[in-house]
Amino acid sequence: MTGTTPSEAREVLRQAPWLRAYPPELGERLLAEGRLVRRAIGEWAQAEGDDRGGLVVVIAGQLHSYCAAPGDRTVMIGLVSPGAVLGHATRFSGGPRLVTAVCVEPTILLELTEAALDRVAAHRPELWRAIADFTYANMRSVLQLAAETVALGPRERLVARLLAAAERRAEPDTAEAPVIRISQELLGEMAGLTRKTANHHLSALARSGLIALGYGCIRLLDRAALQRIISG
Amino acid sequence: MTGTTPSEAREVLRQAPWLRAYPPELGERLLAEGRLVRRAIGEWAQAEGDDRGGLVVVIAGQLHSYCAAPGDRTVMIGLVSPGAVLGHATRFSGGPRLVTAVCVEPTILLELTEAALDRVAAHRPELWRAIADFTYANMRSVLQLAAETVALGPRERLVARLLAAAERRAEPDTAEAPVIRISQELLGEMAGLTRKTANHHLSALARSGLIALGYGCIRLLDRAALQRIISG
DNA sequence: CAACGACTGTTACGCTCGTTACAATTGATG
DNA sequence: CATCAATTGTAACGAGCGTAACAGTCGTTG
Repeated sequence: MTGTTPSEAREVLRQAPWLRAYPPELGERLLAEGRLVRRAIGEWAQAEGDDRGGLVVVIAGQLHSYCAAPGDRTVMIGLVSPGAVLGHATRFSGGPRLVTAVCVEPTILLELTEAALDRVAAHRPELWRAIADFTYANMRSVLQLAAETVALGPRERLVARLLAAAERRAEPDTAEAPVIRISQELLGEMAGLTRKTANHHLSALARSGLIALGYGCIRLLDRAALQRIISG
Repeated sequence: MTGTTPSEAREVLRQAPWLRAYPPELGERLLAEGRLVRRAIGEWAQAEGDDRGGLVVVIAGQLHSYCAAPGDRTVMIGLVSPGAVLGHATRFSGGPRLVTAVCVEPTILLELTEAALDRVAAHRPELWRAIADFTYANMRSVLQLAAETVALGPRERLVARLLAAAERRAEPDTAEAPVIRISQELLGEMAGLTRKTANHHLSALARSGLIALGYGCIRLLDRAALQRIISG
C-alpha cells in the first residue's frame, strides 16, 4: 500500500460513471469506510467465504468475469476494468454469487463490507441510488450480451464483444485506437466460438484494416466501421 | 375491475418470490398505493410516456419481453408471468428502458409510480430490500440466458429456454407436465434459431417422448431428462 | 358455418462452423 | 541467454444450420 494508492483510488471513484453525478464527498466516505487491498494475478476478487453482502470496487488492474453455465461449464462474461463494481448490495438478495472475477493483472480493489455501506448511507442516503445506478448499468451490459448472442451471427458477435470491451476500458493510451488485452481464445469463448473460428474472423477483419492483431492484444483501428458491421 | 381482482392481486403478491419473505402488510401497502389496470392482447405493459421510474407488477395474464439488439433488431427475451416485476426503481437510473413487454393474454397489472413507492417505503423501508431482491432475480435470469446462449449448442439452448419458461410459470394445471404456451417460431427466436431448425429439434424431442407438441403450446413430459440434456 | 390467418410439418441445397492436428511465433522464467 | 509455456497461423473433412418455398392443419373471426 504505497502512499500513491489512495489518491489513485480517489481519482477512479471521481471518474466512475455511477458516482460521477454525485458530490465527491460520497466517494471520500466510501474510501474512508472501505479497505484497499491488493490481489495478484490469478486471485479472485472475492474469496469464497467473504461477506456476501459487500461490494468490491475495482481501482486498478483488470479482471475477467465468469458465470456458471449448465453442465459444469464456465463461460467468460466480460472484462472488468477500473471503476466497475462487483457484488450485490443487500444481505437478503439470496442465492449464490452470480459471477466470479479473477485478476489477470496485479489489481487493487476497494472492499466495502455491508456494514461499511450502512455507515456511509447513514450520512449520505443517496448512496443507495448510486448503487441502483451501477446495478442498472450491469443489468444493461448483461442484457446486451444476451441480446447480441441470440440476434447476431458469429462474426458480428465477435465484433460486438470487442466494442463492448473497448467501451468499458476507457483506455487513453492511444486515444482513437483502443487496445484490448485479451487472447483470441478467450475472445472466441465469450462469443461462443472456437479459437479457430475466432481467429478466422479476426484475420479477415485485420486484412480489411479494421483492427490490428498483436500477441495477446487487439487494437481497434476503425470503430465506426466495426459498429456498422454489427448494425448491418 | 371486478370485485374479485383485488383479492387476486393480494394472492399474487403474497406468493411472489421477492415478497414472500416479508410481512403481508408490505404487499397490502403496495396494493393500496398502486393502481390496478387491465391491458388487452397486444398492448404494452408500460406506455411510452409513463413515469420511467415506476414499477409494474404482473397480477394475471402473460407477456412477452423484448430487448433491442444492434441493427434495429428486436429479440425476445422471455415470458413474463404473474408475480414478475417490470421496470426499474430509481429516478436516476438513466438511459432508456431496457425491455419492452407486450401482452399475449388479457392482462392485469399493478402499476406503482415512483411516488407510490416512496410513500410505501416511508413506512416500510424494507421495500428497497425487496426491490433489490427481484432486481437480483432478474439479473440472474438474464445472466443465465447469456451464459446458455454462448455455452450451449442449439438443441441445448432450446431445451434450456423451455425449462426456464416452465420455472417461471408455476402452472399447476397439469402438475408434473407443465404446458408452455408459445409458438415454435418464438421459441426458436429466443434460442437464436430459425423456425425450421427449432421445429427439427422439437420433433426429435417429441419422438423421444420428452415433450408433447400441440398447436401453439408445448408440454414438458420429462423434465428430469430435459435437464440432463442441457447438463450433458 | 365459412373463410381467413396463424401455426406446423417437410423438402433440397449451399455455406459456415466445429473438430483435430501440427507448426511457427512471442513472452516469460530461471 | 536459453528454455518453456502461451499464443497464434494453418490444413482438410464432416456435420449442422440457414435459406427459400410449399402443403397441410388448427383456431378464430365475421
